[in-house]
Amino acid sequence: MHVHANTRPGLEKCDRCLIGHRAVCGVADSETLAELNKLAQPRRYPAGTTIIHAGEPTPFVGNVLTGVVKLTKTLADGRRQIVGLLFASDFVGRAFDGDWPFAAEAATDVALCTFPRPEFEKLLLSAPALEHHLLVAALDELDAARDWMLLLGCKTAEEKVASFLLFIAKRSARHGACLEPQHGQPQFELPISRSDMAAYLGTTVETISRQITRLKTENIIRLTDMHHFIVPDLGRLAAAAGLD
Amino acid sequence: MHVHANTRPGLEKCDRCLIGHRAVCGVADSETLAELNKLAQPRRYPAGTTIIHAGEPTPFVGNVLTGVVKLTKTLADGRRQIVGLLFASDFVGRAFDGDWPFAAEAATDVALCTFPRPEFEKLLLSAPALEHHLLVAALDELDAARDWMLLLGCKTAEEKVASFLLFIAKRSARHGACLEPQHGQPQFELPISRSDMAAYLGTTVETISRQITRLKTENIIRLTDMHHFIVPDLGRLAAAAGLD
DNA sequence: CGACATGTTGAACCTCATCAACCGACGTGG
DNA sequence: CCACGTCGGTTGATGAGGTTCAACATGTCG
Repeated sequence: MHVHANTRPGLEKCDRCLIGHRAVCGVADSETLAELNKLAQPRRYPAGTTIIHAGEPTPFVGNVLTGVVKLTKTLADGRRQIVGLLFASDFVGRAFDGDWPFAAEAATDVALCTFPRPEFEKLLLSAPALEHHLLVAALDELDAARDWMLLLGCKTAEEKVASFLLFIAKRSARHGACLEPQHGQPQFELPISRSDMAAYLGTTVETISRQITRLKTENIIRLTDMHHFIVPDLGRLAAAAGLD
Repeated sequence: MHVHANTRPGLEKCDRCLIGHRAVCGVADSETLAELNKLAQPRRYPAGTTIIHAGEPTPFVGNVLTGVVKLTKTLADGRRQIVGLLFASDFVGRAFDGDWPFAAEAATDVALCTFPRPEFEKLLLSAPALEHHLLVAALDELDAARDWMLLLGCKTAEEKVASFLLFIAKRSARHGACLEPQHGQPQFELPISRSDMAAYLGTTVETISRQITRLKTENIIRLTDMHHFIVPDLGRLAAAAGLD
């Protein structure tokens, strides 16, 4: 059987998939990959829409192809915290035993490559390499969550904002996603709104705005437009973020 | 070969282990269990000592037998955040690919049942059930970490303290660890110091103290001594914690 | 063009961190 | 035995950082 028999239109075929080597599929043997390919189903979400509601078992799992997904928790009175951001190749949804205790929303326009949860779980049992990949991914996410606990519990507003910008910058560099250099400096994209930044950093839009202008006046960053910034000296940004 | 040949004095034999059914060993088949038993090595740490230092690969992994382990992250200037608490049967250390990015310290006197990391990892490859258990455990810890992000990012000081007490109460109930009832109410143990509570909740000892007395004057809790409390009405405590 | 979303800036208020004094328990040594 | 220091915890006074409320600017879309 041909491996790509069931690929849907609109979704890159697995062998052309831009994120395949980073996603779960990257560790699947050819047989498992064929199986995954049969199950794969693309989904698209405009910015602002909900992907998975809180409290229900997740209907599907999958990988982010493009865009940014935010995981949010909300208190009874409406206070809201973003507890995770998922980028291209990150895994969405929880396999096994799980109510999904938070909402997943599209922070930008989002494309996913999804698999029905029951079938995916069945496949996991016969493919330890997949499960191993998920374990490592979960441990990495756990580390990231704990870094964020340090930020939320200890850091000042300026350090929080600087930490976020540093996080974006490092991540972009790692993924080769910096835009064309301006004046010799690489340019990074702020993929989410100020209010999402505030919800992620445990603060308010006003504080975000003030601290960004402060970092500007300190010449630690420069904004080319609302959603792109330049970092002349990553060391100074790291210092502003509270790292030694 | 007899399964308990290598059990060290001072450590319960696996088949008598109090936490076995909850720990990794609980899901091992008899062959794997025999292997684990050979590798098992008990360790004890007095309160306040460091179990694993930050930044180095963990020399061993294992389960908490008794006591409480705190995972801490520290900023360059000394600000400190507890990013996780581990209780009996919780898993300590990171298998695979990992620098351990935080310190593990004994918050109380602690007893561990440990396995050398390389051997444990080897065993994992041949025992998918073990790895599956670790995945589920990691996902649960991730959920807990995210709950804590909501707490650190959104909640007021009183809600933080109430949330912590509720967390302890629920956990104790689930593990049947409530002490003898006083005046018909179950009594819960506060296993850690105020300063550890502060580091866990992203606040200060003074605030912890004030909020505890406030909860007392509101009759939401009662203290029998410094480290034991009673909750007349769990619903009111939950409300004080910000849950509807 | 007006309506709306998104972001910035200003002023007032408030929660909580900080600094300090104090208390009781405990252990040590004279 | 008591004096002493230390440690963990409580309480009080003060001030700063950040939230809140409000006005304003900008950009986008019908």
